[in-house]
Parts: sequence; structure tokens; C-alpha cells
Amino acid sequence: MRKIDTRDFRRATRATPREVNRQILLNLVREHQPISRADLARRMRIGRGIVTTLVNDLLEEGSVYEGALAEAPRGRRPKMLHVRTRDRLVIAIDVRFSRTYLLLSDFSGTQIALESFRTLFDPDALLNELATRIRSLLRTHGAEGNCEGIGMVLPGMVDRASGRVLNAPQLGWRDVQIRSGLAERTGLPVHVENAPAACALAHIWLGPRGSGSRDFVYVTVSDGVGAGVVVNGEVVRGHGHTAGEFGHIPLRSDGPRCLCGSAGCLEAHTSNLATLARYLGHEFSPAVARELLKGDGVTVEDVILRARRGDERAHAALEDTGRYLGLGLSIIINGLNPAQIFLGGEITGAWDLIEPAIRAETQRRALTREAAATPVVPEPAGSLPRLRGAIALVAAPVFAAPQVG
Amino acid sequence: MRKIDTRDFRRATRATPREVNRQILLNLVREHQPISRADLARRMRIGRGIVTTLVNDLLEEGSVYEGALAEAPRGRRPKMLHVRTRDRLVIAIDVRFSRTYLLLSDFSGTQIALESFRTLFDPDALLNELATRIRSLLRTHGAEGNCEGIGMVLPGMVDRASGRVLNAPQLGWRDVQIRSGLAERTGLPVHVENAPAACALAHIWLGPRGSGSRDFVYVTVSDGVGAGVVVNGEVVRGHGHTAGEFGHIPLRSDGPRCLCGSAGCLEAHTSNLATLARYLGHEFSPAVARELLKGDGVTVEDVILRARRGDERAHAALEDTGRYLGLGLSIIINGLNPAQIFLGGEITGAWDLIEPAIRAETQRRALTREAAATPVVPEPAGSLPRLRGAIALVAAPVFAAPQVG
DNA sequence: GCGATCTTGTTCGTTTAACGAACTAATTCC
DNA sequence: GGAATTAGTTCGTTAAACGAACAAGATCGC
Repeated sequence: MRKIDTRDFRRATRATPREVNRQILLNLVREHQPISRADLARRMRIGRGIVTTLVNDLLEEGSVYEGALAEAPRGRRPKMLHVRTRDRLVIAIDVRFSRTYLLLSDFSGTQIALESFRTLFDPDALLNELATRIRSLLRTHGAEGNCEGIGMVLPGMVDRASGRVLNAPQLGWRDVQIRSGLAERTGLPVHVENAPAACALAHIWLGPRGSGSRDFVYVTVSDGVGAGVVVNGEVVRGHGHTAGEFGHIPLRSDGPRCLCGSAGCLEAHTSNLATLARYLGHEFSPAVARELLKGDGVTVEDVILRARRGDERAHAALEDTGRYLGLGLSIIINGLNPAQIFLGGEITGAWDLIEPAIRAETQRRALTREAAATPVVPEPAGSLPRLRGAIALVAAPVFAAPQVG
Repeated sequence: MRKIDTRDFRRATRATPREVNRQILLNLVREHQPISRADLARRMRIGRGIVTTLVNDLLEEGSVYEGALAEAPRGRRPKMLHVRTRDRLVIAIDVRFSRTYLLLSDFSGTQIALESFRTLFDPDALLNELATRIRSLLRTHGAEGNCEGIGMVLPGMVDRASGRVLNAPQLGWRDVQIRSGLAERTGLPVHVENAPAACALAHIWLGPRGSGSRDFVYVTVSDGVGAGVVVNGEVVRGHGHTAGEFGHIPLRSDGPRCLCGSAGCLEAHTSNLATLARYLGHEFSPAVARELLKGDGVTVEDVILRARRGDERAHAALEDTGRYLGLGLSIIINGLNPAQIFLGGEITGAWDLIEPAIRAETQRRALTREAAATPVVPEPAGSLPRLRGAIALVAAPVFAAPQVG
């Protein structure tokens, strides 16, 4: 029961049914490939005639291709259809505090070439470096014609529509136009997004087949803590493009001071820096955080390793992180009732150590038995969730439902 | 960028463009009435010919009617169109712990007859009583043919799709089928919904013209604390129909025990019962709450009155409620970035007393200047927000966007 | 080996609705 | 009273879904 926006609606033309059905068909192929035309007609409850027309459209523009004939117990053997992903390339960029990662990938998320360099904090310098590297990357792989766009994720708040970074404290950016600069330098379409939101997007579009729950929250725990909220198969951006900042939920008024200026935030209890500070016996504070960000000492990965080797203090520090994290997740569970919560970041390397603490809190706080059973699923950092998010920024629009009404 | 649900999609037929455009047109009339056909054509960027056809459709089924000729500086005078609301009636029901309210209203929210009775906690008895009263109400007002449905709001979690009450602790209901029972007894379509979600729905559909922000949260503070979350012009229900339960955000681990079993919940700090307990000098607890629910002593309204008359303890109790409420709202602001937050419940009678405390907390906790400026708008209890929510349950489907894709 | 049967995929005439131009109606201006 | 202007309707054209008929390719029974 959506209200039509009378200030910004899309009315239907006589081409609209085709657009809609074309996109449904494309998604059915994506989900069930290999699949025959007759099967598509049955699934869509539509005549085989119109399926032929729609498939010809998609074949012509190269979205799908015909594969082998399949076996059949009786009758003519069907010619199977697949979506084309292997030679549709994407440049994915992940800008983090310490390093910037650059990946050449295809639409399905298969990695082709990955490189990284020390992050430059001057936007112009960073864009120049990126443009140079993108050009050479495309040339080396003979992919100049096949690259359909650039997806870029950042630690900060981004206005996806205009391609502007509103505020990225880690980079020291405020109101920086990123998209146009990179688009001009490379001649490719550029999409920019906040990292947790992009991770959520990747889960919608690049998750394992048929996994796709349509209501979930993706929580990232790294130097900061953020979330991508998905409602009805769509990432929630909010009125000012800053939705998902669950890192600054106040957990206790007497908690440690947070980088945001408040005290006792979820982030000040559970970020990598907070866990590290707790392990080292410091009270977390902006000053301590800045010290730790320099990153020449112990890392969270080290803490996890030591906990596994029997270091009691490391174990306790991680367990505390789990407990606070569970408290934060319980708020999300009660407030948004997602089908599941995904958890990303280095901390997932200690999943078996923190899970009991997380689960204890979420179950204690959940209001219904169903909510208490909300699965919390770790996503290992090795799967490069942020770069997958950047890929999804380019791939998703190709498959998304056309906006109508 | 919504993903198409390949398990539950609606494909477009050749009647789909008509449905979509018809609904857009109806909403434009609703928003801009009185409005001419020519003006509609301009706003929709569509030919005047098709507008004639669509309007004839709507005239025939009685959704709109033709009014007077308007003045025009030059040329033929346009015949203005209006949506029909005055003789389209709704029965709105608000079930609360102490009393149940019953309102006969029209589609625009104009009240025709309001009555109430002591709530019966046995579902069957309540439905029987309701059915009897509804029949007599319709007969008295000669409205038997014009009533288009029944909307019912409850304090608890509701599966709107099946019409089942999952859990309503205040009423002591668990897994109770409400819709079918009332529909059979009255022969009318019945819609059931959780109260805060319905209040949010009313704001989408019955708010002042052109007010309609599409991303907001409606927070109700009464015996409990709940919220209706609206994203992109649609109420978020969550995977298990229990989204919006922000009342049990943990604010402080050493806080008072809550009815939900946890401690330090937003509700245990800010509900009417919590405010009352604070004023009376009790530590809030389930036992205290049950005592206060009997409701033969002081009420929140009394506390507000006394604060206005200079009672320092009443003033302090309310201010504390405001401070905790602000803390809770800041979580919503950072997490969902709504365009605004509406606040409903008796506490709004003390708006001028609590606003500074609320604002101080939300501004202190907000992450961006825009978020800090998120308006918090009180809705006076006198406007019967819950009954308006019940009306919206029936009226909204008539105007909602058709689901496509 | 050959026709019956069954399934896949295409073709084509029909129907529906948007589209757009032409037309009628009503009003003001000169 | 005619030109100009705006509102609203009519109708021929076009695009796309719909559905029936048909062709292609496979198995099965005798």
C-alpha cells in the first residue's frame, strides 16, 4: 500500500508493460538459469508467444544468450537461456582509511584483477591516481569496450543521486563531488555509495541464488560501525541520505567517549578500535582512537589470534564486544524486524568466540519468539563484501524493477 | 532500485497502464481538487483525450464527481473535478486497555458519530458487542449501503495480511483471529492493524494536503511506547509483522525493570505509566505498572496539570520523560534519517514542557546538521490519531499505487 | 518404419489502450 | 461578429498483450 508521490511520479505509457515484463523475465532467467522459454511462460503465466518476443529483445541487446539444448522425457528439446555476465565488466573501488582497493570484475562478482595503493586524502589526487590505474587496468585486460561502469564505496555519508560525499570523517571530506570528476576522467558511468549500504546492496543482488530475503540489515564492524537497511528488496537511504548510522546508538550514558562527540555509542563499544582499546586496557576515547588509527601496533586480527591461543584478556575483550553488539542488534531486531542480520568486518574472524554473547543478548531482548530466532549471519572479510558492494552498484540497475506509479 | 521478487511478482498485462494512470490521476485530483481535466493532462504530461477516458472511468465508478465551472481569464471555462469522500463511510475501532472506541466517519476523516464502552477482554464477547453496536450505528445513520469497511487498531502485534493478532499483552491475546470473526458478523470487509502503524498510515493518507513527506516515523507514547516507520510512502511491517517496536530500546542497563522482562527500556522510562511512577516516587517495575493500570488514582494528564500549576516534582518527572524520549528519538533519527518524527499520545499535552529536553538530546546525538534539524512534531490526542489510523486502513487501499513488478 | 502424441517455439490475426491530430464547445478580446 | 484562446471529445493510428493455429523436434507404440 504505497502512496503515489504526486510531485514525482512515473506514469505508464504503452511501452510500460513490455518494460515491466521484460525485467521480470530477465530476473527469472537470472534466478533459474538455465531455463527454457516454455518454462518462463509457465512461471509468468503468460503465453509462449510473448515470451518469444521478450526473449528476442533481450537476445538482441545481449542481456541473455542461448545455451545448449536440454534433455526432455518427451517432446521437442528446449533451448536453454542464460544471463550474460562473463564479458560484462565492472571497476569496483573501495576507499578505506589506510588503503584504496581497485578490482576489475564481471557482473557475477568473479574477480579478474585486484590491486591497492595507499589512500590519498586529497580528493583530486585520489581521482587522478584512480583514473590512471583504471585506464591501465582496462588496457592490460583488453577490456576497454566491455566495462559498463565504475562502482565506488566510501566510509561516510553519500548522496547517491548526485554523487556527492556529504561527510566522510575518516577521509576528512565534506561536500566533495566525486562522481562527475571520475566520470569525466574515465568516460565511464560512476556510482558512489556509502559502504554499509553497498554491502547490503551486494547481498540483494549478488547473494547465493534464491537466498534473497527482502528484509534484512547488513551491519559492518570495522573502524566504524554502520548498517545498510533493506526493506522490501530496496536499500533505505533516508530523507537526507544518511540512514543506517546505527553506530551511534547510545548504549550507556556512562560509556566511553565516541568520535562523534557523544558518549557510550555502540561504535565506541564495538568498533575494531574500541575492541583494541579494551584489550590494551585503555578507556576508549577520540584521542586513543586517533593513536590506534596510525596502526603500527596490535590490530584486531592480532587480538583474535591471541584469544584463540588462550590469551584471557583478548578473549574477554572480544566477548565484551559481542555482548554490546548483541545489545545493538536487539534494537534493530525489535525496531525493524528483519528476516536476518548479516554481519561484516574483521570481527567475523572471531565468530565462534563472540556468537554466544551476541545471541544471549538478542534473545534476552527480543519481544517475540520469532524475533528471538532472527538469524545473525557472519560474512567473512575474505569475501571482500565492500568490493562486491561496489560491483552491485553497477550491476543492480540492469536488473532492478522499473519504477512505475 | 528495487529487486523483483521472483517468487511473488505481479506481471503487467495490457490493462496495467490504465490501472496505473487511473490511480495517478485519482491521487492528483485528491491532492489538487478542484482541478480540471486540462490541468490533469498538463500535470501528467499526457494527452487530454486519454484524460477524458480515465475520468469517465472514475466518474462511472463514483470515485470522483464533477463540480462547478471555474472562472478562466480566457477561453472555455473548465468543469472542476473532486474526489467523492462525504458519502463513503467507514467504521473505525480503537481497542485500548480501558475502553474501546467506535467511530462512524467518512473517507476524509470527518467524524459522524463516536461512542465507547468498557473493553471486554474475551475476543468473542468483544466481537459480539462490536457487531451489535456497528449494526445499530449504521441503521441509525441510514448508512447500511454506504459503509465500505471496518478499520480496527489494537495495542499489539498484528499480521495485517491474515487479520490475526499475534500478541497483545495489554489485552492478554495471543494468536487470535479477529478479521474473519468480525467480517462474518457484519458482512463488511475488515482491516486490522497495530496502533502505531495505523497512526503512521493516517499521516500518509489523511494528513493535511501536500504535507505528505514519504519518510517519517510516528512514535506513540501511551501505556506502551511504539512506532510506525514509513519508508518511501509505505509503512514498514517487517518480516514477522512486528516492526516498529522501538519501545524496548535499552537506554541504560541499570534502568527500571520493564514489562517485557528486560531492564532500562525506552518504554520503562517514558510511557505514561513510567512518568506516573516517577512522579509518585516509585521505581518503575511490572508490579508498579499493573497497580497503575487499574487507573483509579492520578493519571498523566493530572501530572501535566500539576506541572503547569507549579508542582516542581511533576515538572521534573515530565522533563525526565522528555530527556529519555529524546535519547530514543536520536536513535531513530540516526538509524533511519526520517524527514520528520511525529509524536502522539497524552504526553503531547505537555509539549512545551518536554520539547526543550527532547530537542537537547536529539541535537546532541545527531550526526549531521540536517539530522539535528529533524522536526519533531506533536500530534494532540484530541485529534484522535488512532481512530484516524483505523479510517486510513479502509481508505488507503482505494488510493494506493497498484503493485507492479 | 510410420503414425500418434507430446512439448517447444514461432507466427499471425484480434483486442486493448495509449497516442496524437482534428474537431467541437465555450469564452474573451478587439 | 470574427479572431484568438482554452477546455473537452472523437477518432484514426500504433504498440503490445493475448490467444489460437502452426511448425519443429522429440518419444512411444505397433
